[in-house]
Amino acid sequence: MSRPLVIHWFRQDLRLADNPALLAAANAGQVLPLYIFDDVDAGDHKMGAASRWWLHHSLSSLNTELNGRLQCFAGDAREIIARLVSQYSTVAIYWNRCYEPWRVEQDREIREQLQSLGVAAASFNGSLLWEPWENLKSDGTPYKVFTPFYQRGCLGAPAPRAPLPCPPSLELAPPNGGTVSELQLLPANPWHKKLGQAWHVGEQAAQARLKTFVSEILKDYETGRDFPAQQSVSRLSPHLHFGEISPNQAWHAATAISGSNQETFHKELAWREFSYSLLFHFPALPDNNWQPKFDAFPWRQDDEALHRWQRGQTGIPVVDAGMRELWETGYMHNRIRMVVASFLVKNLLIHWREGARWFWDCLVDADLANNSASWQWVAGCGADAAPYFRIFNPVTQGEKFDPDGSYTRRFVPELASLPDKYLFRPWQAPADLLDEAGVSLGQTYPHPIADLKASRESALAAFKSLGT
DNA sequence: TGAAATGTTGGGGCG
DNA sequence: ACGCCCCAACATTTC
Repeated sequence: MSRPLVIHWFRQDLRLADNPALLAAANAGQVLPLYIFDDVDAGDHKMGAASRWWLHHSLSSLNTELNGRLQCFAGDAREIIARLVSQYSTVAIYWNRCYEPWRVEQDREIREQLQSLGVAAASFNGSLLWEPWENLKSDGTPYKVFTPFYQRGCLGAPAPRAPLPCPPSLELAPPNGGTVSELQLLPANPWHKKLGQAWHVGEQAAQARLKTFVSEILKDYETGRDFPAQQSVSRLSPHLHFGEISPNQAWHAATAISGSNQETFHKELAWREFSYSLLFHFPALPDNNWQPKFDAFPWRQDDEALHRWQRGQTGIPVVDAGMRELWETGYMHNRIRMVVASFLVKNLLIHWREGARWFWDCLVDADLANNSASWQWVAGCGADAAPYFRIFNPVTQGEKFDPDGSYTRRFVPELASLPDKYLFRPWQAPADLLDEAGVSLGQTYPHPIADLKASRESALAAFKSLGT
């Protein structure tokens, strides 16, 4: 007498622990673990190359934990699910919700489809601490400012549920085709070699990182996170994005630490919630200015400058260090993300969407809500955004937050021999010092593509043209 | 989760 | 001793 067959549809929840839908499925019957690589409706936001690399390894790791039983397919989720439920005598399908606008719409269609087929569908919250439709102001509208969102919305709500256990017993359906490698997520040319040196992928690795973060790093988090040469940040973002770890696990692990560092980390998780709330309530967030008055902003088209920014050849050392960190590791330290974004949007006057698009392709933690909300935040057109006149000076930022230059020297090795004093502004270094350091501007390292003072002033003028 | 310009203050050098 | 200037160092304001 076999138990009923239930599909667990893995999406951005590639883990066994604290997985509400998987736990429910395991209680309901024999589980067919399913993953569908589906970009069909993603439009301009099809999964980027670095994310695909991560996904490949994350699925491989999950498949191992599932004793090789994970079934993977590529294509339209509506069709694949319809096929599977007719192929098997499935009684139910369970999943954890996603929040990309196109996925929300697709889920609605799949629910209708399943209903007409007489198959039960049940979705759960496995990715957020609070649902965007529950965390609202008292008048029923979504928060537009972070601080009240956090203070009243998050802290005023019931505490996030404690993490759930792994399914105590997981009876898996026999394998029936659909391997991870058939998804062909890895690129043909092996540019991704360096990613493997920078990351350990999968649920076990995510748990290990959380443990290290909480026990060794969190105590200095509030101040340490400003210094990109230290690894005093959580580096949990790709694990969170793919759901190798849940925000509940991160939130509760941090509560064991007392004081302001815990609060600071909780706030970062709340920024993630804020971004998801913005995306849910303003589905155009990835494409349109959240503040319409920015629609008239005089952005510049400059393909040469954009290309130099992408490749870390702007001639501004801190900017180039960040862009090269991104290229080499699929990641960039958060403070440096703000610096390079400010430089693109404010010094080069290139549209934030170009920056978002590049990050989308290069980041292993590319996340539609976080990426869209954060670019709009930097550009000044977002919700509770940095004021447009807050323009980072990459020289000052380097001197303040990379005082011994070790971050900049690591990723811009051709400047490694320059003394600290000129490392962040080689264009001002005396000729003999450059000679001595083996630097030849325009030859071994570019001249700066923008004058920081002059471009700052034109940015302020452009902003002024929008009126108030 | 800025930076630059402008304003204020106070110590020290010096006539 | 005193006033004056200079200029850090810090505070405020403006963009």
